[in-house]
Amino acid sequence: MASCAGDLKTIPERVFCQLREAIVEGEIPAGSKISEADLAQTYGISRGPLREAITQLAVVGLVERRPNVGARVIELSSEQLLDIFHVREALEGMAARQAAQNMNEEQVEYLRQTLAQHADQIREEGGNTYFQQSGDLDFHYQIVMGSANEYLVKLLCHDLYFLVRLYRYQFGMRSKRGPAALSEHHHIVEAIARGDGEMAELLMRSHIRASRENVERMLATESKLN
Amino acid sequence: MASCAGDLKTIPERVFCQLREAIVEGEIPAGSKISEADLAQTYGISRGPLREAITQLAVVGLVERRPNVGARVIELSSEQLLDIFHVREALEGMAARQAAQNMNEEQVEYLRQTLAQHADQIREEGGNTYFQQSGDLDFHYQIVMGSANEYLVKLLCHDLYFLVRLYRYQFGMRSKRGPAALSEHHHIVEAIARGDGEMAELLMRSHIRASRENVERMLATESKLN
DNA sequence: ACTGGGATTATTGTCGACAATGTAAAAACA
DNA sequence: TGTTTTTACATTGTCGACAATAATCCCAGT
Repeated sequence: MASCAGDLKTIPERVFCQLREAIVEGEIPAGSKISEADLAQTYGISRGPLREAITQLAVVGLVERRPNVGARVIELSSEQLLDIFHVREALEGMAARQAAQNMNEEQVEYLRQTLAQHADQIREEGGNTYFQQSGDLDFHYQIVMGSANEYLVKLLCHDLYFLVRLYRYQFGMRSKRGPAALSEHHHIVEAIARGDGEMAELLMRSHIRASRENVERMLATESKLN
Repeated sequence: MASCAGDLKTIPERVFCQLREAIVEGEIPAGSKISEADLAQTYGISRGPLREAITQLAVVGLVERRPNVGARVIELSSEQLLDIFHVREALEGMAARQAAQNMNEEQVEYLRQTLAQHADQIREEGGNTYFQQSGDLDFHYQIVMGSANEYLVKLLCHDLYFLVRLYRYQFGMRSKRGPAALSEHHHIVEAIARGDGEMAELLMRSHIRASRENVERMLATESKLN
């Protein structure tokens, strides 16, 4: 899952990708400071390009920057996390609707294959949720791509999904509703296959809502433990 | 409508705002090149901070940047424009839903006052659509703020609305459906006032869909004229 | 011992110069 | 004359040094 392809010609592009990956994977812990001098030395570059990379991270929302102070990796609050889920519900619902109108047979077939693999993974190793989650994002990713809506792709695939990965690391959450999610995925794909955009949107929204409610429950029980 | 407040301490922040305003107002024409040397001299700054500002513009999507070539102001295609409307439909629908749950009496009252002013403007000068459009964005802006959803606010108010302003300039479109839009705005506010999130979302989505279909018609007739 | 103020230090912000790349013009060849 | 190659130019990418701001520490005063 090397999300940093090699065709990144300029230093800011490359370092932005590397830093983003390091952040969402937890290598750079949440809330920790981004020292320009340190990182410049680490990557063997000057501070100029590095600052451009940090600027990008700030716009995307992965770091918070304060003038004359520096940048810190964001710490997602429960509220922010739920906010993101609401946005996902709206955006991915629309993505599913447009995917139902725009996806061709081949794309739908590939989607079905993805679900089949996903099913195998769950059957083999019900516990290990890493690949499961990876597969989950893969599914959502394909549908967004299938919407053929450039701006939607940018918002979801380029920005929001990295926040999702970050939260999964920061909160250390493993879904545990893999089978249920898989079944919902199947229904969504079938709605898309028969070109029923209205239904696809409805199902996608309810799928993400269920996921959000699951998170809300976990947050609630977690806060009781304090 | 000075959207560049004075509390911008660092040069990149300030120049980013100024450039963004210059772009959406058409001072820097669509498709034109962003010369680093020229702009640096114009603003009396070095190229370092300027590049950071351009980086921000690129992430937000107002300029397109190609390595070793430079940045150009984007030219919105019809497809991209419609893509944006679809995203608005999804996001602002969700915003209206959450606004219905979170807005207090005071905020709703202010919303009603805004609509009253808007009505006056239409009555006085049915032709001049500038203030009308400004008022339109003001209405949508308030609802997004009322959603109390941070991420939604960032996406819509900080990024997407500038694209909307840019398109209104680039396509030189004047709505002509002011009265109809105003009536729809009223219905939305009343749904919010009574806390009916479901209905508020439905009405907002149909409102934006109508606006999009209006644009589609204009694009269609325009393409026939060629 | 504790608080306030001032000097010190570390970090960010800004600048000008140099290197690398792409573009356009000019020259050489067919 | 048309095409290709080469050269020169303009523009972007990168770097190291300096300036400005904020955080830290030390010391004086009560």
